[in-house]
Amino acid sequence: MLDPKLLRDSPELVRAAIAKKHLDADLDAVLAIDTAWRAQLTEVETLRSQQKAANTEMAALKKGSPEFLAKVQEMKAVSAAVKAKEDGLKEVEERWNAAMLTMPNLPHASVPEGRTPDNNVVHATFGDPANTSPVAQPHWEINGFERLVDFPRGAKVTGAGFPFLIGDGAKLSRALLQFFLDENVKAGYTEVSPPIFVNAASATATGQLPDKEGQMYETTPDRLYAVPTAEVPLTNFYRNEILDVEMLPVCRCAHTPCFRREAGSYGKDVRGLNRVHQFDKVELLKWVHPSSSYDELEKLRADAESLLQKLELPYRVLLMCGGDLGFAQSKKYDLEVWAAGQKRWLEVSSCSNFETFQARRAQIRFRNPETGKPELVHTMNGSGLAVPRVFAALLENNLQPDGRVKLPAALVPYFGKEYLSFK
RNA sequence: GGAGAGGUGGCAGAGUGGUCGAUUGCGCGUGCUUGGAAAGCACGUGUAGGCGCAAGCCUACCGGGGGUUCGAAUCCCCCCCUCUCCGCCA
Repeated sequence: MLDPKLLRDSPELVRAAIAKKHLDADLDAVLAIDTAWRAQLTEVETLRSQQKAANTEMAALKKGSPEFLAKVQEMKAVSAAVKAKEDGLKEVEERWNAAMLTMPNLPHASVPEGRTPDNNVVHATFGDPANTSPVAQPHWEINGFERLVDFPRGAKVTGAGFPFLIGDGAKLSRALLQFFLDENVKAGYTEVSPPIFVNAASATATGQLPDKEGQMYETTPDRLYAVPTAEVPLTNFYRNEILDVEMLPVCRCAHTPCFRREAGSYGKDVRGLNRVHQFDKVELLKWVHPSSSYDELEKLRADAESLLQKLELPYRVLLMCGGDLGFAQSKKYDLEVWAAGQKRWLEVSSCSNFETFQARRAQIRFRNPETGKPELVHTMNGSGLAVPRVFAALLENNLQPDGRVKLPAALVPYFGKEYLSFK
């Protein structure tokens, strides 16, 4: 959600943002609704004011006196008018809200121009894709893969895209999670184990509702949503709260399974572990003071990157262009790991600054010590990291001629042995 | 799941239809007092929205939503949450 005042005072900034993100939002329609809403609000408030004045007057009158009864009659008309106008106002307010939700967040000045993913800027590349396994294969074709990751059984038990992890597969997943969490805690994030179902209010605050409803699994009869990312419960932790400025920045990390319906995405890009309906992920999240927001984003990205570095996986950092930025983000980096068997980059982390966009919806503020007034915090998050694609990259990049997978030194203490076996 | 009791400002806690955005106490802030402090005294102390150059004015908010009424913190309905007891249970 954008600041309504920004819309009124600087519509040109919003217009530029819409253009830079290559969106279709109709700013003029929103401005028209805003004007109408304010006009209606004034009308209702004037009537309410009359009611309150009459109320004070009537309190002083003797109940049942002719003056009193006359006033009652008089105010009946006002009461009816208030009801009618309030109904109208409520209707306009709903349209106003819906309209405001179509206004995207402003991209940061450092976001490059561009319409499609091809226009994303390669910000940095680490490691050498050429320096990976000479016998690399797509992970789903590796001999014995199905003994570690069982898709058919998962499909039988639950549905497509819900694989079982077995033996060294389950163990590698657990080792990665543990490694990620430990490293993140060392980097200063407090570990949190959040609920993995959230209510509609939480899903709305972080932007999954109303428009991305179909991407979440919803439970009946309680209408709870399985989290698509730990970002949702984590961000909502402080919903409707005013934080002490001394607390900032608050840095947290959490492991949750993530559930995504991903309706309609099929094809070669989603083979194997590339895209599944349930996967494990560790999320990094910060609530920060607006003044340090972009420094904190760089740190968050560096923290996520250090995980890939310790796993000795080649990766690149993309700075997303305006058109590929996303509706709610001000700036976003994607980390993509090299998968030597598929010969392609796989996104394993997306580090975004939302500035006040989420904080306004979720009403997360801090008290400015200078003014004593509450102000919105900035929120940002990034994966640190998503497990299945890192899992896939490890299998593909580190495949040995003997059919085993050599694990990076940093992971050995967690995995308990140097080689993963498909037996 | 069943029965009962509750949910009011930072906290405690009044308020059962009108002058209540809300008594009071604590806390907090400013000032007076003091050698300094405490105590005492005085004043102040929520959030959001609209209008206005501003000073300021207006409106809303007593867990959430609806209703009754000229008028709702107060009455009615639905929902959520907390506590106590019972049941069930890892």
